[in-house]
Amino acid sequence: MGLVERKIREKEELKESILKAAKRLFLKKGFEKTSIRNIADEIEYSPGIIYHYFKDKNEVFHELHSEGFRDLYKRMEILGVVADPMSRLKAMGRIYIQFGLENSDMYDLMFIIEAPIDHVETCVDQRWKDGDSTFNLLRGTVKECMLSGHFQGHSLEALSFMIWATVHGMVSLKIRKRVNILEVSEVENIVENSYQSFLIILDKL
Amino acid sequence: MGLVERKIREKEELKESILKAAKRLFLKKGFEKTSIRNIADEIEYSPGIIYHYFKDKNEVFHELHSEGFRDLYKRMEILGVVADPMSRLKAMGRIYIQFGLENSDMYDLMFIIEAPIDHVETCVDQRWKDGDSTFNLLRGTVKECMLSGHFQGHSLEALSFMIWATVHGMVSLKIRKRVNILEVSEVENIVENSYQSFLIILDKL
DNA sequence: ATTTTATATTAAACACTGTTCAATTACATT
DNA sequence: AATGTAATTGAACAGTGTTTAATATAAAAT
Repeated sequence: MGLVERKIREKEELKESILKAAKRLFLKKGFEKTSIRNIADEIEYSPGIIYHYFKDKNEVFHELHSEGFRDLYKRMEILGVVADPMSRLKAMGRIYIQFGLENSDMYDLMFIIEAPIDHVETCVDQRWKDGDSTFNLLRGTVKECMLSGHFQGHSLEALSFMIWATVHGMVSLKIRKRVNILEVSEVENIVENSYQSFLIILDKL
Repeated sequence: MGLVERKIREKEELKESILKAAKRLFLKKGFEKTSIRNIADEIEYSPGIIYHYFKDKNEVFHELHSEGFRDLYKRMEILGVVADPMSRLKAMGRIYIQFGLENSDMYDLMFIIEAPIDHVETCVDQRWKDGDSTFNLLRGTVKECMLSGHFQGHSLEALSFMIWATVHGMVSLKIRKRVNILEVSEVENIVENSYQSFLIILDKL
């Protein structure tokens, strides 16, 4: 009779509003400093209610975590139009870095923070579902590069990981403020310049 | 008359014992889960005493942070005996990765965690003194490589950072458990295999 | 030797945190 | 209208970093 459906919808709406409030606060204050009580205040409910919709704080942020991956995936997906795999690979790195630096809090949640991954760890297939599809885009592109003669002598998995690690390293060192040891004049554009170095290398392979 | 000296020494001793207790607990439980009260319990003093010797929790762990850098520097320093800069560079990466994976909690403190760097940020010269000397070893080695004809077309600072970012990326993705997206069979030795890929690349430059 | 001064140390409090749970309110079904 | 069920609350628990007034301790000065 539609009543049950309305109930379910309303329940879904509250869950959604928790998530929205969590995201709002999280992007403003970061993961650690966003408390359950903060979220509850934001939606004008009592703190306990959050535990009716989520197992714990990690589960709340795991949803945002997933959202971040969908966002990153979309940005990467667009590059499907780039036919040349090497050009595509280079563009992927750019987009990854741009995503990381522009959405540093979200990047934190996705690739640096310890917390929400504990939840992911106990997943069914022991894998990391959210990141999987995005990494597949990288893996696939690297494979295409190899098929067209590049990267001889390399293992697909190891090389893909190395490329990921390189851009992740740049972004995370920048985000976590470990770039201050560099020449002051270089700090500003170090990630960009450093990625340039990486591109030069890729071209030689 | 030596009395003042003894007092100072005793003060120094308590400070040292706080640090030792902090390190013991930190290596067992990690930064976040080591509380001021835990440290106080360990040395059988009241929690307040720690604030007489340190500004705050960050300052306590900043000392360990510095200790970690001295350790890493020592390991790197040994490689001074390696005459060929390219061989030295390759060995530096190995040692860095080994250090990171074997002392993952210390590595966390030094290169990933947000906390104790806030303290470092407000340093006199705006720089990151602890990491500076270690990065200089890398920078120097890369420079030597360039002087002997390698890495043509690269900027010293950008390339040095790229190399650092690559190994840091590998270590930090491993430590923060983001390697589960990889082929299960590859996960175990991914950092090693991936570094192999990196070495192949270095050789071609 | 006793009092003064300075310092080291403590215990308690403050304002938080994530989480749990019995009690209460709201609401659909009988 | 009464019943049963699900949503929601508010208080409590055990913890956190940090501050501070009071106290114990030891050194210096009288």
